[in-house]
Amino acid sequence: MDRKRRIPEATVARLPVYLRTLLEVQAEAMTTISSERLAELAGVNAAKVRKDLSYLGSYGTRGVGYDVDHLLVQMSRELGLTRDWPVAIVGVGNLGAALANYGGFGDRGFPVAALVDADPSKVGTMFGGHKIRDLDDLPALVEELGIAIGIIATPAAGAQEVADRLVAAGVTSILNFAPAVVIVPDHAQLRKVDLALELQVLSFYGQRESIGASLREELGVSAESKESVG
Amino acid sequence: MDRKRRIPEATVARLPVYLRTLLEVQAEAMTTISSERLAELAGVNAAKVRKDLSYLGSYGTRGVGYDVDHLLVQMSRELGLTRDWPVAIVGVGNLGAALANYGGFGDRGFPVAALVDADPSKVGTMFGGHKIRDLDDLPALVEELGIAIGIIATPAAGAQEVADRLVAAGVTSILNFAPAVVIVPDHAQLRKVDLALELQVLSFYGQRESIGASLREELGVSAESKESVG
DNA sequence: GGGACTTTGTGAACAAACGAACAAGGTCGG
DNA sequence: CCGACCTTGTTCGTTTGTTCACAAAGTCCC
Repeated sequence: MDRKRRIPEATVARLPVYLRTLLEVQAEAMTTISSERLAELAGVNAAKVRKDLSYLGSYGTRGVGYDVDHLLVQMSRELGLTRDWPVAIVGVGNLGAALANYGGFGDRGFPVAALVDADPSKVGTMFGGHKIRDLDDLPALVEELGIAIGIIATPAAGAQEVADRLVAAGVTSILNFAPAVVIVPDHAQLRKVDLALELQVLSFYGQRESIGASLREELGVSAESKESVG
Repeated sequence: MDRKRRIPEATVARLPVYLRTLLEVQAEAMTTISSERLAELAGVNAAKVRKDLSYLGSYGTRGVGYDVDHLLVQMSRELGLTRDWPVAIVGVGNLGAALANYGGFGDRGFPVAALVDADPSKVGTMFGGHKIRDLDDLPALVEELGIAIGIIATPAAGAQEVADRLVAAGVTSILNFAPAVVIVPDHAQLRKVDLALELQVLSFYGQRESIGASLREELGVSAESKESVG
């Protein structure tokens, strides 16, 4: 396998799934796991698991499988999860507030360190233990709190400006929840979560399904299993 | 282009982005748009736009561009957005409650028609104008309200069972927010939204970035623009 | 009405991702 | 210490997706 270890994007996106799966396996006191079993639990193909893991290095033992603890250490290191990544949530509306309350972040090494909003009537008020700060404070927050990741939870109209300001303040990792196209410079990383898009894609396939269902019924075709991972 | 019109998955995932972009363009009273301009607004390559749109049929006019209204009609039809898709949210905890309140769904043709929870102390109480129903009521809800899409917003442990129950009740489109691998039969559609995963992917690239940044500085390489869409 | 100009639609080259298959390498019982 | 057995790591053909480049098709000005 590539000694340069340039890990393909598709693999990077699967590593967190393996990580979570391995944590569950570890909790059940299993010390070793085969690619076959891991594949089953992670809902992917076994060959893919082996190839993905091989990018991390050769940490398996032929005839035995992978050492769970060792794999977890390597994977955490590779994903950069050996440190905390303080997060700032920009936009404390419906969604932003929910994310701030969610709590699932801090557990996993992504503490919510700051809440930011552009609305002067919100700035200065408290929410979930944080005083809401102004957009203009971003550079200071990055400096003081070491904000590494910005979450955009504003309406679509404000998203691009928020992204620009985040980048200007030195935040190079951005997660966009706003239903808008956002462009960032090449040195920054942007990922998006788009609820409407997901529903519309489901709608697309759901529409065909009605045709497909009657067709399947006619032909007596049975359902094979299909997976996805959450 | 393929006359069978089997639209590639990657294209399906971009159609909602074009759709949203076209709605904005329409709001500005533009009647026609070129692939170049649409590509810019949607944050993709112009050739990709043309190829994607060609799967819908030949709706452009050479030398002119695409008729915005016409394209919107065709695209909505293809995405199955000419009807409403009633949604059931399963799991009225932090996230489920936020989604129920969000409101951005109903606007776009995905009305929240039911809230469901397995917790007996929640069942029967009101939330956001809905009486929370029991998981066992799912088949009845599908029958009465025509639930077409199920949103899983439960803790990880319950996700697979909820999915099974949704499918058993006849819901074949599922959006999973729970941080767990969920498997559905082949005739069902599953998509996932995984916040921890997104943050961990950002962490992966963020980690390299510190190395990359100093390197870039040394070499005096400037940033090219990069896009993603939300 | 003709020619310059614009923009689409698609063929073809390229790139990324996938999955089957298998040799290499290691375990473990006897 | 050997041979049967197991599981990894990797090669290879296939599929899917992206991008370039250009002919075809239309507009619009003169």
